[in-house]
Amino acid sequence: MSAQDRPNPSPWGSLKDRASIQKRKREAVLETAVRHFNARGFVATSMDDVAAELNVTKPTIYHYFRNKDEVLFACVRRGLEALSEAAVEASGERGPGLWRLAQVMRRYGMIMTQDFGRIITRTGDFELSDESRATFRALKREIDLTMRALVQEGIDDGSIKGTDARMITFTITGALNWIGRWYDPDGAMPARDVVDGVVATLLAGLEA
Amino acid sequence: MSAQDRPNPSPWGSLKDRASIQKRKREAVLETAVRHFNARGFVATSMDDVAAELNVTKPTIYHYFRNKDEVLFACVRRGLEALSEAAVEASGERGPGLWRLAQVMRRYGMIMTQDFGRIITRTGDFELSDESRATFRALKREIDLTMRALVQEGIDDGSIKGTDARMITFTITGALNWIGRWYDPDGAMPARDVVDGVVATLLAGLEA
DNA sequence: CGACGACTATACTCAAGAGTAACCATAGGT
DNA sequence: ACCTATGGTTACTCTTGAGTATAGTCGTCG
Repeated sequence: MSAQDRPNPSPWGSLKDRASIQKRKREAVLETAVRHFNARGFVATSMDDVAAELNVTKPTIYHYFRNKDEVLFACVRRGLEALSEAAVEASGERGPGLWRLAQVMRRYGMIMTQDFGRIITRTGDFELSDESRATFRALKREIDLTMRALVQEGIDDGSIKGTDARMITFTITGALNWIGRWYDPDGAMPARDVVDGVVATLLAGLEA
Repeated sequence: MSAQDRPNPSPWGSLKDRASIQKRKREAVLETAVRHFNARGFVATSMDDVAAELNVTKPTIYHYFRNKDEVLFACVRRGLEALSEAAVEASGERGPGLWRLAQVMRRYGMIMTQDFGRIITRTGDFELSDESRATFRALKREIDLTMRALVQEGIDDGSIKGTDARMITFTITGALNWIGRWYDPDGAMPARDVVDGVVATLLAGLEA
């Protein structure tokens, strides 16, 4: 377990610049929190746990965040923004729909192997406050719609098989999201291989 | 809900009645609990909530279950047993690997649209006690291995495309498990259609 | 220097909810 | 009529952890 083997993200007791230090501290809280949330779950993680690993006490964290929900949501949002970026960027490129979709799938999958991606699927929306949940869902929906549009383009230009863009998108995101549930970053398998394996299966299908 | 469907007027059946009524009550607790867990999440659901809906008080529930964990685990276990049954049965039939796998996928998917299936993917394993979690994981692993073996058979007999049975299985179960996260039983879309859509996508793949 | 503002710690409050103690009611069996 | 097991209730206990009141430290700026 020990927090010793990774570079200690805690900047307390070091740097000088004011504003950037503050940002850095917020950052450190998020990085530590997301690891704990992923490892033990949101509810099972106390703010004291997070604070302790940062060599600080709880009120310090509350100096940077209004409440626990805000911390969780900041983590989730970061992951969603990464996904969104991946989806929007690749769908703006040129090329057949399938090709662009495959780009997105690979980036999406890679994100799901990392802390801020994993937190997305490990967080039940019921753990968030009402407002956070609303935003959470809106963001997820936005990503879904971007991908669905991409799938539709692929169907239209003949590069993607099938007719129901909605169901196809759900299948894809389902398989990719699930990576966040079982993939172990500390395990033997490289993230790249896992993602490539899943994407390849989705692309090729099962029927020989 | 009514308990009317099996009247037993015989005075000699009383002992048996006793046991069956008890079983029925345990059952009712599970059914109510699983709905609440799925709707609001495990932690956000109090035993008082569950009890209230059953028109009883909390201690009554504790007369049938040792603790909250036992209730959750009983729900999860029920779902897992359904999945396991589906996997084992279909893999024992005759026919090409792909055909048998498709059977399993459809049954698996349908289970994921129902309460005891949905609870499986909506439950983070960190919500369970240590012992429950161990069993939980063991059961999941067992199911995974059964399916993986089936995939391998399909690869061997040439009915399934690809080489890495493990990754293919993860992709399939990922897409199917995810149904439990987004499918709304009260929504407009029939479960059958959803499952058929996902299974068809997995079978056919994306490449036109 | 001295005051101000940013930051952190100590030491609380407070609500919620799991689980329990102790007691009551009813139905069969004797 | 009485006894006991079973199932149920009321009214607690107790822990846990989120969030806070308060007060101290330290660096910077006037």
